[in-house]
Amino acid sequence: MVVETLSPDEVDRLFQALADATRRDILARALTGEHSVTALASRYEMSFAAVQKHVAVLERASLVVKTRRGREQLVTADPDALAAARGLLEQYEALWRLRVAAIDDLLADG
Amino acid sequence: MVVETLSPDEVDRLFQALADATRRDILARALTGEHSVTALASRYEMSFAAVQKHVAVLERASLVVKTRRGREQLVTADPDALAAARGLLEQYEALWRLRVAAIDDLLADG
DNA sequence: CTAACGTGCAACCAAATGGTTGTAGAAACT
DNA sequence: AGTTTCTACAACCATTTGGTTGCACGTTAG
Repeated sequence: MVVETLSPDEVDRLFQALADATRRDILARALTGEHSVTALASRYEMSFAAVQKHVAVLERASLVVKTRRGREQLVTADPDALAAARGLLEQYEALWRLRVAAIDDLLADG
Repeated sequence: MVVETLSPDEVDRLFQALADATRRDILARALTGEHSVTALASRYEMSFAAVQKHVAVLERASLVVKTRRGREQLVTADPDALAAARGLLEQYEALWRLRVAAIDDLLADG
């Protein structure tokens, strides 16, 4: 899929979803394989409902997708959103390089 | 400076700080030049105190640094934290590539 | 010296977050 | 058919977040 242009709200949800250690751990598991919500929940010292909410946050951020297999719901990562986030940070770094270049020019001219 | 290893809490603060459009805008300005807190505040439709809090959040995430110049406080970006965040996302993408490679191997062997 | 400016901080408020327990429905096993 | 498993969701609670106003303090300008 092509890299989409994200609205500010989507970027908010993206970084918000990444701002929690449990969710980053769930994301890492979802990146390496398919796991049901219960399988994921068994890994953490919190209730099933809490893990379910974390998965929902990752889903709203488009970082993971759920697909039904019988009575369980398989959570898998969508690397596109991840790439979008990385792309945003690269844009910020490009801004920084612009500034450094401008300062260099000033020093060279002076 | 060398890329540091970040604690989970530091990563939380990093992504949390990036999860707000106003803060991302402040960061973009801080990346391209030095601005006092009042100068930044004049750009947004909210109180000075609100902008001051946003700058404090960016500061706790090590994304910006404040340096005194007379009675004003100049906000400048620290690109190291930005690079750290991008590096983290690259690690997640590396996980994804591992998974893709494993699936490819399965298909090749089968 | 006095006034104005830039900042920091506390108190307060509404809304969102991260957790809990409990209930209920759909799918699967016996 | 009945029971268990997996998931979803509501209600509730404490804490955090994002905003406000007001006040105090150091620094600069007149």
